Amino acid sequence: MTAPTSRRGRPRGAGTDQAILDAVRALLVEHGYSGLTIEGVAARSGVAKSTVYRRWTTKADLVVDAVVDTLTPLFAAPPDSAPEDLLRALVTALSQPASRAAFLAVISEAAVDPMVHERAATRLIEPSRRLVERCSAGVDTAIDGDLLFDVIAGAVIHHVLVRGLAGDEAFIAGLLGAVSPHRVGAAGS
Amino acid sequence: MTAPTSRRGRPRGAGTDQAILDAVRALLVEHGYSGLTIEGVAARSGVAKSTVYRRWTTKADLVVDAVVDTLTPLFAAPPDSAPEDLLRALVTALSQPASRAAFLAVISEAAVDPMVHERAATRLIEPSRRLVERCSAGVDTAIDGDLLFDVIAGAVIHHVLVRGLAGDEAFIAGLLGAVSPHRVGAAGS
Amino acid sequence: MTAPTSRRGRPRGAGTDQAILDAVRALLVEHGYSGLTIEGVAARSGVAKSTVYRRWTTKADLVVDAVVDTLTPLFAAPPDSAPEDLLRALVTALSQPASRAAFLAVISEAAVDPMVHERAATRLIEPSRRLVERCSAGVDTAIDGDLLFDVIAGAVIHHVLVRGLAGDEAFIAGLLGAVSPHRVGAAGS
Amino acid sequence: MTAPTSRRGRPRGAGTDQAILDAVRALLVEHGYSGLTIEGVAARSGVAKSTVYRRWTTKADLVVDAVVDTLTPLFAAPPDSAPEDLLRALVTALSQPASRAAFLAVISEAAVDPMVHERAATRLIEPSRRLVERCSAGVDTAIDGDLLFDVIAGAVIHHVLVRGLAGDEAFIAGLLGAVSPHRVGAAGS
DNA sequence: CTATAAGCGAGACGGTACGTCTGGTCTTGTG
DNA sequence: CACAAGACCAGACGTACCGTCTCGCTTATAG
Repeated sequence: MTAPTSRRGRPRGAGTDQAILDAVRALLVEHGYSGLTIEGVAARSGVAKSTVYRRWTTKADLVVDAVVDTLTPLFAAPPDSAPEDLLRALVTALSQPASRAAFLAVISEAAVDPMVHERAATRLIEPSRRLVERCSAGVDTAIDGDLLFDVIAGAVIHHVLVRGLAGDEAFIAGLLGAVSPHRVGAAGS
Repeated sequence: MTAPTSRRGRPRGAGTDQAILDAVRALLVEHGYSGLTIEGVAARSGVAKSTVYRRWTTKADLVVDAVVDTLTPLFAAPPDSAPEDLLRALVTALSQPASRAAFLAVISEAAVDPMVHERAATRLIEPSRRLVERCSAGVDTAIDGDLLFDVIAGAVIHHVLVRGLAGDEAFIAGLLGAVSPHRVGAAGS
Repeated sequence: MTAPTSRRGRPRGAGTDQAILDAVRALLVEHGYSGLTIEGVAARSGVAKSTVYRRWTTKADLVVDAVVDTLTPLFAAPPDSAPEDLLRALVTALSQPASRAAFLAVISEAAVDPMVHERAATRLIEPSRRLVERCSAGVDTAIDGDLLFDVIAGAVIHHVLVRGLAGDEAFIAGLLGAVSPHRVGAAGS
Repeated sequence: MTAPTSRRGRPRGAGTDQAILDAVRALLVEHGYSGLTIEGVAARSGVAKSTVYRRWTTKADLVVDAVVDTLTPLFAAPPDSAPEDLLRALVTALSQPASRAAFLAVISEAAVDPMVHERAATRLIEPSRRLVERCSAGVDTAIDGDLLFDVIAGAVIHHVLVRGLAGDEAFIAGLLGAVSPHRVGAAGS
């Protein structure tokens, strides 16, 4: 995930990365970010502490990767998807318990630690933004692009992450309707 | 803040609570939630560790109280305020550096620890929600109340907390315009 | 036990001293000297911590008094007693569980703390020494007086305190025989 | 001193045990057993607290080892030594200020804590007993072996540890003479 | 076929902070 | 005044992790 994997020496264990990230997600759900320990991750994944440190330098790095790892496929939606599908992908991705804990942990740390902010911005926030932009492209709205990002991403975050509610079809349709007045079945005038 | 202050024994020091909460806010800004230590709070506020533990049982309790302590006046806007003023109060409240770190930390921990969830919900989230509700009441919108909460609170959270941007007048006006199509000078059709 | 009991104000509680010393002896047997806590003594005797501190300034003082309190009668053997009786009194005194713990604790602390040494010397060690001296006076021995003190007191200490054995009649008779060759029924030639 | 020194993992630091035991002895002399702190031992020996706890589980264990560490060479006297030499070795060993404080501390705790008693019995009392027995073997005495142990060890303890006197040649010769009436130059008839 | 290089588990190491407990002091009320 | 109650500063307790390090061993490629 990190090093360019030089050719000399014994190669890294195959499933080790996955085992570690799985452990991270499980422990995140159980104990939260501040209760997550490298020691615990190593124990849970049956790996030596040094093996974890060899692959990730920081708890924050590790957590970001753990989230990205599950989100990546969902970010890679087909290019011609309908706005509903894109939004549904985002909502579904963030609804996973592990993602929920991890995402909140990451943005919370990012507000305070520039390193985490940097990494989170490129690996988490930007892909989300692109998803929302592709959403907007298919929607007839008068709202400015930057504000639209705040409105759509914010509504999803508040609904799913902060309030912990399920992001069902009604929510998705309602949100799209709220930003696009002329949309069929929408709430606008 | 916590005990019913019985009459027996030596009474608690007068300014001690404030000294501790001040230290918490300062350290929150400097090191973030996970970097905040009770040991550090005690040292910074010139108080024995046991004195902190006597008054607050949990780091989360302490942090919630530290933030609520400064936010309360901001939440108490006059009852007949205009939506802009209410929204501005919310944005201002969340923009305080200490509040930003604390708010995110608290909702992040709340997702995992029911005790924190409980305390945060009543003391932090609910006041915010009431502010948003009073906002909605003064706005001519077609958006459903529950969704409107997600949209307004979410946009503010995303803009101010997640992206770390300043909540200036343009943002406030834009957001109100986005949810209220007929508003003068708004972005709607 | 300490203050000259002035006449002003509320008089000291009657049985309080005894309650405290009883608690000390009980706790000494249960937890030893280093495990003995003023906090624990106060709790056990149903007295406030400050009441204990008002009457004794030091844990060592308290312990010495607690032991002396029970030992005094045992040291007061009739002046014309036989050596056996005197030795038996000494052995009996040191065999009390509380005395055993306290005696060792006190001589151990005395080796390091001059204040303890002072108090222990006058109240505990000296009475023991006088008992041994009266013993020696009644024994027909060729051993020098000073060495005799080491031999008799040492043997008792080693047997009773260090090894924790009961000081029965056989031991008493054996010891007297060992230092007095011509004694009837003694072990010497 | 404790673990069977498995071969896995990073090996333990070479001089660390000695540095710790040295610190223990120094602090025992300065502050006594009850004033001895693991925290202080770690600081004094320039070692982390966890390193001390990794090697000894208990303050008592630590102190026992600190004493045994200085006594061991003296227990290993040549098998054909004269009684005087054996006794002199014992007296010299116990006369070191550190040994004095430590020995008293150990027997004092042993009277109260079975774990300490156990450890002290095997590592301290038994070797001492063997030393005294080898002493007895070279001495013509009529005193029973068990009582002889009490007399010789007791006299040494009382003279050196309790009274804090120097164990000079006169004391050694006098003690051997006291238990062996026919000895050349002895005090017996 | 031997170097050389890296991965890996294990665990020691110097640290920091934890949350608890006790010490000894002090400051209130009540008796 | 004595006393109980209890706040207060100070600091040790024993534990848990931190991130680094040193081992012995394994597994690869490169010469």
